[in-house]
Amino acid sequence: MTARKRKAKAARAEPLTAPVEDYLKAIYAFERDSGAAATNDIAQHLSIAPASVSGMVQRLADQGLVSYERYRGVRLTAAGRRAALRTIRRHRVIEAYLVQALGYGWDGVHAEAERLEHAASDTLIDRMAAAIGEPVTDPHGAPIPTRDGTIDETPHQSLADAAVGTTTRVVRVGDEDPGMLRYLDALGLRPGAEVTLTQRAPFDGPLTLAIGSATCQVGAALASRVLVAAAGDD
Amino acid sequence: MTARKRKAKAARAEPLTAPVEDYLKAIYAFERDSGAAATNDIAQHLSIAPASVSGMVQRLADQGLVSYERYRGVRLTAAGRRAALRTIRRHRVIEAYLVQALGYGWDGVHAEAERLEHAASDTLIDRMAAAIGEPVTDPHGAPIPTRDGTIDETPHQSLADAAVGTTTRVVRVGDEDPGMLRYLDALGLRPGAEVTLTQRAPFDGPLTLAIGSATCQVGAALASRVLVAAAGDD
DNA sequence: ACGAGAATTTAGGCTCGCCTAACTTACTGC
DNA sequence: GCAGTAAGTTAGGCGAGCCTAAATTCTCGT
Ligand SMILES: [Mn+2]
Ligand SMILES: [Mn+2]
Ligand SMILES: [Mn+2]
Ligand SMILES: [Mn+2]
Repeated sequence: MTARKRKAKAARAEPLTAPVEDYLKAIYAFERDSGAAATNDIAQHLSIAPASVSGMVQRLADQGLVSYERYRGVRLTAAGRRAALRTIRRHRVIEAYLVQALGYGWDGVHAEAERLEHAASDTLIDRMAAAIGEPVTDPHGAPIPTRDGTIDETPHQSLADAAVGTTTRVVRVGDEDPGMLRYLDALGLRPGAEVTLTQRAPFDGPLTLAIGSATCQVGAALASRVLVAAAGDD
Repeated sequence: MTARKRKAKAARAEPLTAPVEDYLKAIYAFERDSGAAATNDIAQHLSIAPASVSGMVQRLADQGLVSYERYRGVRLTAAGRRAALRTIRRHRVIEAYLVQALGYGWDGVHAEAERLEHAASDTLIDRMAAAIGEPVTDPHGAPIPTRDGTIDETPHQSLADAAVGTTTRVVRVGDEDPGMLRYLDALGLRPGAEVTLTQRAPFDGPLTLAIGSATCQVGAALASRVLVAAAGDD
């Protein structure tokens, strides 16, 4: 019987550490599309050992940022969600600013934002956002939460799941792998682009796409990282 | 007899931590104008207990960033100086960028830069510098080291030491106290401004200054934070 | 030359975040 | 229902940076 009673929900005023902010972002994302964040998923996403995640998750629970039931995964509390969205806003505003104001390519901003998101003040984020006209999405098409933590989380279909013969519009792409981003850019698979899925090989085989006047084939793994909406949608 | 033999000068490739970078900056400044950095000075500058400085300084020595003789103060090695100047460049480029590109006041940039200097990549710093025309000084008049670590360290006279009756040009002001910066700004004591010292009260009393058509009195402590050059100098 | 007081270091402890190894719980297929 | 496996947790440790209290060493003034 180790420390069993925790003093959960202590009133936090101190700023969160960078690791804590990164955990909250990861938990937010897994919870959004799996209902709860699994220890192993978090570990893999952050490139740390699962045991380390167990430890951190308990500390997050002590701080009232997360609700946690042993072996059952973890969910953000209201405070945790607020903190996660704040960090996500920072990350995406920074990405957008680097591209629009400083000439970064969309493949180079993620790593930079991953560090700056923990160091920038709210004032700086607001000034960056204002300087580029209050962007609504980041360079990869991800929605930017508002200052007060509102975010448009409409789920999107992946290009991998589109029906053969349909034309869709790219809404958003994965932003973590710079090599993939360069490749997507070369193919013209950018947010806003119209893509027609002309063919799908069986057994998770490659998809044949028509983008503008060009044609290409991509693997199912790549296609799953491209989110699309019906071509006519706003 | 604790760990006496240290493995000094291990080849460092890993990035330095934020605390380490802040120590190196502080040591650089004290060494520049006192020959060596004293434990207590570093401690006070960083708002840390002197004992903590002793510990860190030994770690810095182990990393080959500093040469250290017990009870005798600390000096930067070539590697340490390189790292310090890199951080100083980052700090000052960031300050200049925030003022010139994002509309910050000169009293608000120091705290922001103090954090961002540890998170920004070299690429970001270069892009910022390019975006505002490769500035040579920061908003407080401090010289910005070049990419390759060259810096103009010409020592300047303080306004507190100027001769009565002389007219001087403000070169640089202290940048850490936002309140002082707002006051200096109100007085017109900005880099580039011409100031005539018209009177000095005895016993470290207030100085009477003429700035443009205005006149004011300032304490010796404030005047010592304002560095000046002969009015005609480049 | 020497003792007081200032400066510095050492000793011992703490938290955070990470690790590996070993154990426990949950899930799955039969 | 039950064993085997995957997922998760606990145990025990480590380094970085910080702290306070207790030495130690240096510096000065006389
Ligand atoms: Mn991050
Ligand atoms: Mn992004
Ligand atoms: Mn700093
Ligand atoms: Mn400055």
